[in-house]
Amino acid sequence: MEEVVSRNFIEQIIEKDLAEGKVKKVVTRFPPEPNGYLHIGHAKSILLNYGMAQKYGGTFNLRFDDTNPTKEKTEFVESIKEDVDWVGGHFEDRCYFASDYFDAMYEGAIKLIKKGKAFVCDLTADEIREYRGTLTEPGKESPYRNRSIEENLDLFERMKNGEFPDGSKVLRAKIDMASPNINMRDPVIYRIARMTHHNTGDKWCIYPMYDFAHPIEDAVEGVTHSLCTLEFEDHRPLYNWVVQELEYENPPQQIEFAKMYLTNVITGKRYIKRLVDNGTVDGWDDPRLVTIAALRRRGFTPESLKLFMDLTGISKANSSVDYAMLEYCIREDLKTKRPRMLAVLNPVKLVIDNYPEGQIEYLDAPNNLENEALGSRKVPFSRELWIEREDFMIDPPKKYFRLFPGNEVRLMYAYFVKCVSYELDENGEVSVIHCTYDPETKSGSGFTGRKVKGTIHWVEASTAKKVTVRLYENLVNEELGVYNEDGSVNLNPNSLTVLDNCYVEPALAEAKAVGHDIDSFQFLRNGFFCVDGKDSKPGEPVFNRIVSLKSSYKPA
RNA sequence: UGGGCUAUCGCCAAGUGGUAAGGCACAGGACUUUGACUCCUGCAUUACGCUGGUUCGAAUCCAGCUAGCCCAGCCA
Repeated sequence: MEEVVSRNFIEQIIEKDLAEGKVKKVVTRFPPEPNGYLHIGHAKSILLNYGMAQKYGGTFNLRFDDTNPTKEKTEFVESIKEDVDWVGGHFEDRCYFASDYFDAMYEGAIKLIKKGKAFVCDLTADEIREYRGTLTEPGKESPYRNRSIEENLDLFERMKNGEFPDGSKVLRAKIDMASPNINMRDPVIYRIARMTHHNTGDKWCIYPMYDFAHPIEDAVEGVTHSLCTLEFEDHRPLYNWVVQELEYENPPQQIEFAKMYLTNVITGKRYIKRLVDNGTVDGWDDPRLVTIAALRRRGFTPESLKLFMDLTGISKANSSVDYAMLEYCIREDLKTKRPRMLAVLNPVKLVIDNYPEGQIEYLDAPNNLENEALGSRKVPFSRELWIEREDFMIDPPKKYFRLFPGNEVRLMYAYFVKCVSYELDENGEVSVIHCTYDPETKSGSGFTGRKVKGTIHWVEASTAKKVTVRLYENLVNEELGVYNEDGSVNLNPNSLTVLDNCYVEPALAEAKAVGHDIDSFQFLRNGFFCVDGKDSKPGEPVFNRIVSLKSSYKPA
C-alpha cells in the first residue's frame, strides 16, 4: 500500500519540471544580504531551499547578495554562514558572492546596450521618480531614452571608469514606461556609488541593482528554482525579461512563497535595535528574541526548527503561526533525547527524621524512562533534602496529591515519605518539613504493598549545587498585542525572571556549555532548560528555560 | 480607485469535478516512579470569503462581488 503524501506547490512544480525533462538536476540557493542577523523567517527559506535540493538529489548554494556596498558589512558574513549551516542548510563548499559575478553582470549590461535594450540616463533621482508615473497613471519616457548604442556604450564605460560623480547617471533597461507593472517602467539596473565593497574593494564604482543582478546570479550558478518571498511576485516579469534578453540557455525560474510570521514575537530590525539600545534585551541573541542566534542560545535545536517548518508548511497565503506550535516542536524533539534531571527552583528543606544522620546513599536514576539508550546515573540521597516549595501545602485543596501533613508521596527514584510535621519561620513561611520514610519502598525494589498518588522531585542538600536559573516568557504582552499605537513594542513585564537560589543535583553542576555546545535537560515538572554558554562561567552554570511543560494541574 | 497575489476549523494546512486529510491549540477519559509523556475520545453535522451560474454531482469550473497583503528606492 503506497502512502499518500501531499506535496506543496513548489514540489509539484519541481516534479513536473523533472518529469518533462525541463530540469535535469535541481539547484537551489539561499541568498541573504549580509546586512544583519538571520531570524526564524530566514530559517524557513534555508530549510525550504535546502530541502528541495536534498529531496530531488540536487545541490544547494549559499550566496551572499552583496550588490549594495552601502548597506553591507563583512562582519555579518561569518555569522550568517554559521547560522545557515547550524540550521541545516549544508552548503558545503558552495558559498558564493554576487560580487564575484560583477564582471559577468557588466558584460550582460553591455549586451543589453548592444541590443538596444538599455540606455544611460542623466535624469536625477527625483526626475526619474516623476517620470515613472504613479500606480494609476503611466510614466513618460526619459529624454535620454533614444541615445545611440555607440553613445550608450561610451557613456557606460566612462561610468565604470569613474568619470561621473555618484548619482549623476544610471543605466536603465529599455522596456515600457506605460506598463501597469511599475517594475517594468525602464528600471534602473546600474548606479554609480563610490564605496569600498567588502569583497571587491575599490575595483568598481558602479553597482548592479537587485532586479538585474539576481537573475544573473541564479543563471551563472545554474540555479533551476529560485525561491523567494511573495513581495517579489511583481518582479518576476523583469526577472524573466533579464534571463531572456541575456539569452541563457537554461534560464532559472523564480517561484514565490509566503513569508512566515510568528505570533507574539518581534522580528523587525529597528524594533530589536531599539530594545538592544535601551537595554531591554541583552543583545541580538537575547533568548527572548527569535533570531537564529537567540533560538540557539535559548536551547532550540536545528531538528526542532526543521520539524516546525515541516509542520507549518509552504503556501502563498500570508499567515501567522501560533507560537505554541514552536514550543510543541522543541518539546517533541527534546523529550526523548535529553536526560530528565533533578532540579529544585524554589527550595524548601525536607528532613527525614528516621533516616540515619550523616549517611549518604547513591540511588540509581534512569536518565530518561522513554529512552533506555541514555543510560542511568547515581544520585545522592540523605536525611536532608531540598524539595519544591509548591510540592507542599499545609491545607491542600481537593485533588492535590503532593505532600501535606499526614500524606505520603514518592520521592522520585527514592522512597515513600510521609509528612509528620512542619516548622514555620518568623514570617509564617514553611521553613522545614519533617517526614519519615519507609525503607521497604525503595525505588526498584518491586514494592507493591501500597500505592501513592503523588511523586515529587528533590535534591540532596549537602551535595546540591546552587545555580542561577532564568525563566523566559514571551517578550511581548499577548493580551495587548505586539505593538502599541505609537509603534513602540508592548512589552511583557514578566518576560524574564531570574532565580538565583536554585539547587540542582551534582551531575548537573558539571554541565557546561561553551560557545554553542549546548547541554539541555528536562527538569521534572519545570520544563526544558539549557546551560547558557554565553553567561555561564566554569563551575557556575546558568540555566535558561527553553520551554515549560504543559500542566493539567490547576491549583484552586 | 492601475497591476500582482491570497481567502478551507481559534492557528497552520491538505484538497487539482465525485461527496471536507493531518498537525497545533482546546475539552473529556485511561495510564503514569511527577499531574509531563503515551494512549483513547470530541472538535468545519450540506459547511470551504460572499452571491449567482454550469453539472447527475462544485472547496475544486464560470461570472460578479467582498476582504486582506504587496508594488511608485539610484534597497534587497
